[in-house]
Amino acid sequence: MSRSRTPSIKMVADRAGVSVATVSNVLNGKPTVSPDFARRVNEAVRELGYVVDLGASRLRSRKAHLAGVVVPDLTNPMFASFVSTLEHLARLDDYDLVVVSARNNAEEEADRLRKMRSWRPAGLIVIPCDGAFAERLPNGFFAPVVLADRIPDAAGFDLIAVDNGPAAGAIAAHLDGQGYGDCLVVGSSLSITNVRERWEGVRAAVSRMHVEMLEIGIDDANGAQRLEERLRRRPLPGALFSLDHGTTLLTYRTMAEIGLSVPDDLAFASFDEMEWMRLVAPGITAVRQPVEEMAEQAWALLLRRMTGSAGKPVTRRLRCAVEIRGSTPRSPLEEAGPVKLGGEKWKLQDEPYSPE
Amino acid sequence: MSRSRTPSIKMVADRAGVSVATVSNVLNGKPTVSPDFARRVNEAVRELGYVVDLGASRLRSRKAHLAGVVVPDLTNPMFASFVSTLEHLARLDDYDLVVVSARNNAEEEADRLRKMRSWRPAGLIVIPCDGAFAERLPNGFFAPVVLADRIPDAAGFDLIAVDNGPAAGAIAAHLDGQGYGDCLVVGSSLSITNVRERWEGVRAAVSRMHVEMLEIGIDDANGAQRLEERLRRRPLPGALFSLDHGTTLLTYRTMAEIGLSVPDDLAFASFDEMEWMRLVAPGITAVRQPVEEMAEQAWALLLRRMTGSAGKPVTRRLRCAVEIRGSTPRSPLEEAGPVKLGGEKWKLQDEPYSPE
DNA sequence: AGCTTACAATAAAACGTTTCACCAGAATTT
DNA sequence: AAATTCTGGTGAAACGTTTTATTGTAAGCT
Repeated sequence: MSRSRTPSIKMVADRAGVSVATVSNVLNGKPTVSPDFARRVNEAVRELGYVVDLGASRLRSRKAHLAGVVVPDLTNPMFASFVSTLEHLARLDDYDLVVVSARNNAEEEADRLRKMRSWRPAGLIVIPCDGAFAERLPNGFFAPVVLADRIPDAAGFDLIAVDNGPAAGAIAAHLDGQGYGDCLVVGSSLSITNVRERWEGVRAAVSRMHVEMLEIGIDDANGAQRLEERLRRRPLPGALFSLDHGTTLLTYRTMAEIGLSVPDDLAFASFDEMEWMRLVAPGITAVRQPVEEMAEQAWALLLRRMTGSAGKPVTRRLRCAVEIRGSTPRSPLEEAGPVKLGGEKWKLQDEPYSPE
Repeated sequence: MSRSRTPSIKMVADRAGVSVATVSNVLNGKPTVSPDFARRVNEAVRELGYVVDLGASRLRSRKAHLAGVVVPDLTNPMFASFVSTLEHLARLDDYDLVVVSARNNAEEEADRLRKMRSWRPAGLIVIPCDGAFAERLPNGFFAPVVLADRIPDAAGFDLIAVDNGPAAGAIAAHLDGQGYGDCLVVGSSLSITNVRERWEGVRAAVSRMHVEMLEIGIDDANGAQRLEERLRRRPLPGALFSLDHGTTLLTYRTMAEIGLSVPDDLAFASFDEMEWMRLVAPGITAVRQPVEEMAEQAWALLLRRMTGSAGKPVTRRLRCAVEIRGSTPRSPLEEAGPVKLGGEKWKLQDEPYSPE
């Protein structure tokens, strides 16, 4: 009747009539245990519903089998997907994951990183809030760190990111090829390396089309206002290309609010594909980032580091895919009839670009 | 030069010239320690960059300050948002969270729940995969469990969910009031309690309009096919109401694929609002579930349970909001001119319905 | 039979922390 | 001045494991 506490290895040992060490040996699959004893132990484990205490186990064995994951925002579908994939992969390798979100806040990220140390993870995968990540990493951090997606200002980190320049360039070249005379490129801030690389990719790719950059900041009401003002001014640019997730949402909403129709009034393309972009009509042309692959590579790299592989920091850039859809019709002069969904896939290159 | 290991409380004690117990006392804010000693300890802590080992701390103190969270799918924005809010709240109460996703798989959920026990959490918040959750909870589970969102078949659980019936009824009444003659209601499966409650809410709310239910299953290619077949048949229903997240995505895509336009060909409404529904034109009429509030209530309840509050299981139903947008125009016979974004909010009732 | 090897099981130490019981000295009371 | 209480600090035990060293026993060899 009295709520007996959660069963410990000691209780299992007593019940099975063996020593604590034997139970541990059975549970950890040590070969030096007779079938008879193993059976008795397993039986006791089942009867008591015993499961190991990870804290105690890790404390003694000094094998962590635990990795930390820090992302800027779980509600961003891309990061959610990243985490979900990581979780799956880690499980396959028998690792546990501690996941925290920085809620788009650099200070909170710093705090989370500090707190992370208390878990004594064997390694860390971080998508940093911004480029200044290095300053927030607790000094004397002991475990290997693999960065993903966002590019840090400081060198010296393992990094798995995407091929921003060429991917953005492909979109720009596509728009250029469609005959648009000018393109408004919108991004949160060029101080974010990802955005800067994309903008540079655009400039490098266009030959004829005129491009113009507009930075609207993060949560910068002023910037949003500037965007709206630009979109109300005439003449409109022929096309609009937004370079990051938040900007895309804001831009798309603003266009709808002031009654601009895509693609009749202007063409629209986005870096960072979202689910709805293939649902709406017309579909939105977008750069699809290889989130799953990014998670796979990040995990594989971290696993190598955790199991002792030293060596210079690795940077790997993954190839994005470009989905051409109805928001940037093949020829803006032709009829804008019903656009078929799905669009065609345009592969950038056969092999991912990897500067190392 | 030799990579000294990560600092322990022992090293801090040595450095500060005090005992281990004193360091612990300082770190845990015990009042019985002189300012001088406290200063020395804090200095040593800072110099060494010491942070406590949570595993060891929890092991000894037997205070967990740790809660587990199990959700069916992190890539579902609603659940991601749920987790993100929980994480924030837990932090305010100085709790850590271990978050795992079941990846929409009941077996994986069972596995995750088993594994969860190893963490020795003080409590658990679970959004179950399906109604059969009770069977998957490891028997003799020790810690309090609060369920959220999905309603279990078995009674006896604390539960925070939404007011499915009235919310779905409000949509149905709205459609009815617009003069649509018939409405096709689509959901994954009536064996899911949420979906069943919504369907029953629809039936209870309509007076004139004819309603018809179509179950398309989860990952049921056959079901998707039946949906497409129905949407190709004439006459079309005047309106379509989809009852859950997956179904909404599938339905919306199917409509676009076969060239049906909303709301010209048929009106469309959805349970489970998503971000893009207010971005697209026309906006999608949808039931918005109070995710943040659900997380708040779940956390508050779990916290009470974890700190020893006994008592009968509590069920609380939270009020949803209904966002009427352009996909279900006020009068389908009037001109379907430019629809203003945002829509109006229709509050169901002033006070949340709470059967307890 | 004696001697070594191999095997199966165990007792005890260790992991890093918190807590408990205790102690020396100072401060207060008698 | 002796007796008591308070104060700030400490050694050691304990938490639930894994691991190491050790034991006892059976088997294999001359």
